[in-house]
Amino acid sequence: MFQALADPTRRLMVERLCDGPASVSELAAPLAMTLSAVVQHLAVLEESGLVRSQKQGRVRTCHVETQALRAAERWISERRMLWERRFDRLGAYLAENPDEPDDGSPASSRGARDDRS
Amino acid sequence: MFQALADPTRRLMVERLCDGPASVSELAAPLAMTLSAVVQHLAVLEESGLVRSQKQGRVRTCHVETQALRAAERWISERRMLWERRFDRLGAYLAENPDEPDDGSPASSRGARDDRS
DNA sequence: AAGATACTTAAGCGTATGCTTCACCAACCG
DNA sequence: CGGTTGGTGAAGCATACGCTTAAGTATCTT
Repeated sequence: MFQALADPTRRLMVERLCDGPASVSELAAPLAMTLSAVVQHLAVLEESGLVRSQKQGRVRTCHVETQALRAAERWISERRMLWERRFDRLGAYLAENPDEPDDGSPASSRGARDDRS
Repeated sequence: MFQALADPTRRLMVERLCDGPASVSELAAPLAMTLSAVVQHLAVLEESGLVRSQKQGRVRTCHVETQALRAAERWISERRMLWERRFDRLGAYLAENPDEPDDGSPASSRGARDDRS
């Protein structure tokens, strides 16, 4: 799922499909690569469940599957909220208790700090 | 960003960090791989902006950065909503107008359909 | 029936990824 | 002081990934 969204081309394809269903060649048109490559990307998207397609005659029509998007969204939002909740508790704690660490890591003062953005 | 979340190990690390900050070796402990490998994963996470860390003495402490998580979440939820809105409009249209296609693809009947889940 | 269209499938290729090992440095601890 | 702990950096290696070319196969179109 995240694997599928990791590639910029695939993300473009998903964006395109969010504006409405499209055939494989429609999907390929704006992309600077072979139809073959696009089909391969499509396969990844389908395996991940993000996209579905059905063929009618000789044209395959694709559309996004919200279920999968929702799943990814949920994973992220759960982690985020978990952390933010923790962060808020720490804030409240520090507001009431004007010194000393809680349990995790951020100790107090001395020592060469080597931050990495 | 999605690239960073694409790897299961990295996702585990993020999950771990959502329960609170951790040192590199704490992060590495539950993982069946070298410290070196973990550090490399950590580098990816930091480049993506998902994680930050600072070193104090000889131990580097890491924590998640909600900004980045929020960004990913937004991308997904925007696409999803875009599509769902479209889907709803189509539903409403079909409900009122009991036949014929709109603009996109899903034509009506005949033809061998070859669905791919 | 003869094209043209819309994919499909398989093979191959260069680069990126995920990992390991090995050498090394800077705290910290007894 | 010497040893351990916690981490860093550079090679090296196997596999996965993204892409291309090339050779089909159905399905329209004329």
